Amino acid sequence: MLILEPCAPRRLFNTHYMATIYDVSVMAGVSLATVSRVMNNNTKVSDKTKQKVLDAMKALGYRPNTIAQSLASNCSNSVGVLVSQLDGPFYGPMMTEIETALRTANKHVIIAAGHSDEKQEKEGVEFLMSRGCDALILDIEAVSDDYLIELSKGSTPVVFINRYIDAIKERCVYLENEQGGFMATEHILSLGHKDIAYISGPLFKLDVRDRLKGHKRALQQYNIDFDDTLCIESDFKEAGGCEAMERLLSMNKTITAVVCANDQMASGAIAVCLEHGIRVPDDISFIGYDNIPFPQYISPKLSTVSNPIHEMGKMAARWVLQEVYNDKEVIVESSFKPELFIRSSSQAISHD
Amino acid sequence: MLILEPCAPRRLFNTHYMATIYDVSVMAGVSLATVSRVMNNNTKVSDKTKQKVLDAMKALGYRPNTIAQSLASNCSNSVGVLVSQLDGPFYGPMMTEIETALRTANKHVIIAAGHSDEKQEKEGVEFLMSRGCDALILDIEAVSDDYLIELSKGSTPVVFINRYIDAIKERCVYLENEQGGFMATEHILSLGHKDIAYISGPLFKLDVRDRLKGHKRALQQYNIDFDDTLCIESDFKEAGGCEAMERLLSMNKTITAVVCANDQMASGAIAVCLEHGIRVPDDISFIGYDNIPFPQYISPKLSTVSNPIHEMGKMAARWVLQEVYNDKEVIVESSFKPELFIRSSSQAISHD
DNA sequence: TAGTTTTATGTAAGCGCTTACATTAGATGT
DNA sequence: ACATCTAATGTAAGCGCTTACATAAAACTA
Repeated sequence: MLILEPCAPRRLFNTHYMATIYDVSVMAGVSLATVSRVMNNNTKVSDKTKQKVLDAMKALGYRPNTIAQSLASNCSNSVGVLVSQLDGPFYGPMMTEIETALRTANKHVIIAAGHSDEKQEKEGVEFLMSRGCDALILDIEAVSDDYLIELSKGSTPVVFINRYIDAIKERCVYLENEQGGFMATEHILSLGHKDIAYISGPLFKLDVRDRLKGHKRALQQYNIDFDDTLCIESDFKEAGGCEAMERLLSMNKTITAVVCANDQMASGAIAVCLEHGIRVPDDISFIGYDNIPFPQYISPKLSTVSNPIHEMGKMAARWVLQEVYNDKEVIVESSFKPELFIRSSSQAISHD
Repeated sequence: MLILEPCAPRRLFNTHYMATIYDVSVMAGVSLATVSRVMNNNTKVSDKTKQKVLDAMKALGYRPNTIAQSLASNCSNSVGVLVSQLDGPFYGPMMTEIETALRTANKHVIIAAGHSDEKQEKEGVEFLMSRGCDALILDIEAVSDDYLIELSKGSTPVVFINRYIDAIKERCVYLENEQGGFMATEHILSLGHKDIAYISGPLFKLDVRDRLKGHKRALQQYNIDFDDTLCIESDFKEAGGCEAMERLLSMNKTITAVVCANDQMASGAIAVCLEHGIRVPDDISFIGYDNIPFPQYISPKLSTVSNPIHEMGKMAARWVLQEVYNDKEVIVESSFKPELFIRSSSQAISHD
């Protein structure tokens, strides 16, 4: 495990000689230190000297070797991002925000995927740490709270997205999922629905359990019993939603509304209904969760609850900028509130 | 531009002291070189010594400092990936494959986004190069062919996804877009449609032009004139598809089929039709392009042409493994053929 | 003007590794 | 037992930077 693969020699028919700081210093007629100073801009250098150095840099097409900079300064200017999956409608927007925020500050983003597997997630963390990341942004779900608490005691600053752990709450950027779950179901209840099915995500995930908890709280508030048989655990994917809906339909129970733990499953479930000739929302109302772009452009447009994942990515990046790179300007918020988006997949129950 | 931001000192209340190769060598009672040898596994070390070293490593919780390794070996074990956007249904799957392939070989992935802007794309390249990437995987569209040809003469190996440049074709991993465009339209034509609209992507992109070219070739083969007014340039997004469809409908021309340059626009366009009470495919048939997951789960299921972007990502990663890291085992394919997926959004024209 | 402070620049010691080359120990031959 | 060769290990010079400290030059002070 510690044995690394041999690093293949780079067979470089190197046309472009890479100028080093030494070349610049010779050309400018100054010392290495002075060149370094003008690069880092942190020590006074006379204007005249600075200009000589800049000219030499330009003439040589000099680019600092960031590897060497990292080694010498013990700061790699890179931030590791570990997420569960790289694909899906989530991590793209999140990565976009992270990359934008960090690159603006001249930091690099190194990515890894944990695939919702404890071993892989831990490996990913190790991987990023040994790469000398100055900080880690983690959006993972298979490892334990204790592991993360332990991790956050280490020397590499870590921030967590989509996870709330009380002991380290100042490092958590999260959505209030219970509240979102409540809002979604409350919307459906407020429309008069009483026969409500629930398509859940994988229950080993905390956010999934929170959404379900919110759902139950809403039901309780309306004095409606939670029917366990109408609650199906699925996988957050479209196909899973299809399957779950088929199961629900085959039960031959009265269902006037389906609350789904995410938009992807909702979309699959709706497609199944339409194929069966069931009208949405006339026969069955639907509400999703996450407010991903796609279902806003299908018919019927999906009602949902927002999950501002990109905002959370941005916040995590800001946290890093603030905590690690001493950026004073940023403002970091850690808790995000879901918002209800009522579109055309849900309507008041028709008492025919 | 060369002036870098100061690298903030890392304020480390460093609990965990990071053992170095020196500590290991002392503990094992051997020289630095020997420790390095057992790490790199490239020079014979006696079993006895090797065991002593491994024991010391384990006892100290040693992790090699990859930054130092990179500097000393001139090999960073990291590959830069620059794409246009990080979000959207494309880059996720592509990144997933790249990350998986490279991490299996113990390489790192550093990402950057170019946002389809020439300046940003060039900056991204510079950024990744100065980060000491051993190779670059580029999926960008705003820079010129000449720039890329020049780039590929440099010392950092580069491979291009989604782009075909004859002069450097051995470094291009691409989809035969003209052929795909042809297939999509030919499918529609074979169903008897004659009044066909086309919703195109941004025409500054080569792949978009190729798809359109294929469309025209198919029309020609069926002796149907290409109607310029029925061809709308849009932006590859759902909302763009909606807008384009509204424009088409407002023309009050006969349209029995719409060929879309991607699935996202097709989905938007279909949603607009359904809202207008136009039946799909009964009144208008649709075909998309890309075969992204989502439209397979809406009603009607979208007919489309595949764009195996994840396969292309995997191939690009393999190319790097082969060319840069001397992996002999991999097989690299560079040209991908689109495939037709007939689902329920297209049907034979009804002569009512 | 000599003495003192300030400012600009240079010197050189690392950062934690790799690797060419030098050295030593062990094996082999006579 | 002694020279010869091979295999295992050690020595030390970097990789391209940063930065504490030393020094020289310039600007004050009295």
